[in-house]
Amino acid sequence: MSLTSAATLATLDKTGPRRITDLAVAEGVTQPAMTVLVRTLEESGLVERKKDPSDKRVTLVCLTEAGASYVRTRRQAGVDAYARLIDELTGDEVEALAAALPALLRLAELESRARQESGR
Amino acid sequence: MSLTSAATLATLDKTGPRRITDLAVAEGVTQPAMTVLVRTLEESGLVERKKDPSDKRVTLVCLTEAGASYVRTRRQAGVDAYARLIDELTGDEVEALAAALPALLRLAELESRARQESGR
DNA sequence: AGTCTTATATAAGACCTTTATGCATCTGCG
DNA sequence: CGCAGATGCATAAAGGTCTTATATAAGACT
Repeated sequence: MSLTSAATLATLDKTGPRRITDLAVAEGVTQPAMTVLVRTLEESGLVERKKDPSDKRVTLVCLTEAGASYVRTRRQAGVDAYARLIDELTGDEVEALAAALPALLRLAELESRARQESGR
Repeated sequence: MSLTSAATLATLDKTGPRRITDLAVAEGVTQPAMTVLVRTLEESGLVERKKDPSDKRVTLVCLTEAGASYVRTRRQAGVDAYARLIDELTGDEVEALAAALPALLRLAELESRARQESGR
């Protein structure tokens, strides 16, 4: 599974159904690339297309139950992997990490904002 | 410039000349992929091949002056970008980050070790 | 010398991306 | 109302980077 595919599924999970162009912008790829990517996800049964009744041009991409389950499984695997790593740190180190979490979150948000402003 | 190319240049800068197979393992790609990648870097003038006199099968890949300069420029750009972001944090947040740095370094090292053990 | 292993190169194909383009639908203005 | 331009998506062609399979050359060991 490509990085972009995984990120797209995560985005759908976070924000609900989106149109193709939206997803392309969100993941920083072109619209044709997202069209192809959505097709492969659809063929894998992880998403489905729905027509927007208010604008017949747009197709809304929705997570299927299988897709949502895939995202949860993947996320849990990541959480577990990091939990195992953090288990090997000392108590002081874990405390320092916990204390830095708000700053790290802010930094991540600033970085994603900066990346959007500068083109990708 | 591909992610793998940049990582390869950084590795060469950190550890000095390396053989193709070494680089492939270090970057987690196959040897033919690294052969092609080194050729493009060579054509760009960023690295050069040298023959190992003690084993005529191996070709040692070395950073050229242009390659070293490229790595430095790229690194400085990254440092500057993060400096700008950190400038927007509060004093407390910066302190928390600084206090967490040793733990983050340990975590990164554990993670890279885990990744090597598990295949990539 | 003969055989196995190691280091690199080459070739063919898969996958993901981009630009260019086409078609359908919507929107706004005369 | 009707048509011109804008918008949303799909398709096609081409490029880049990767993989597997295979070839070639050199070292190592009996």
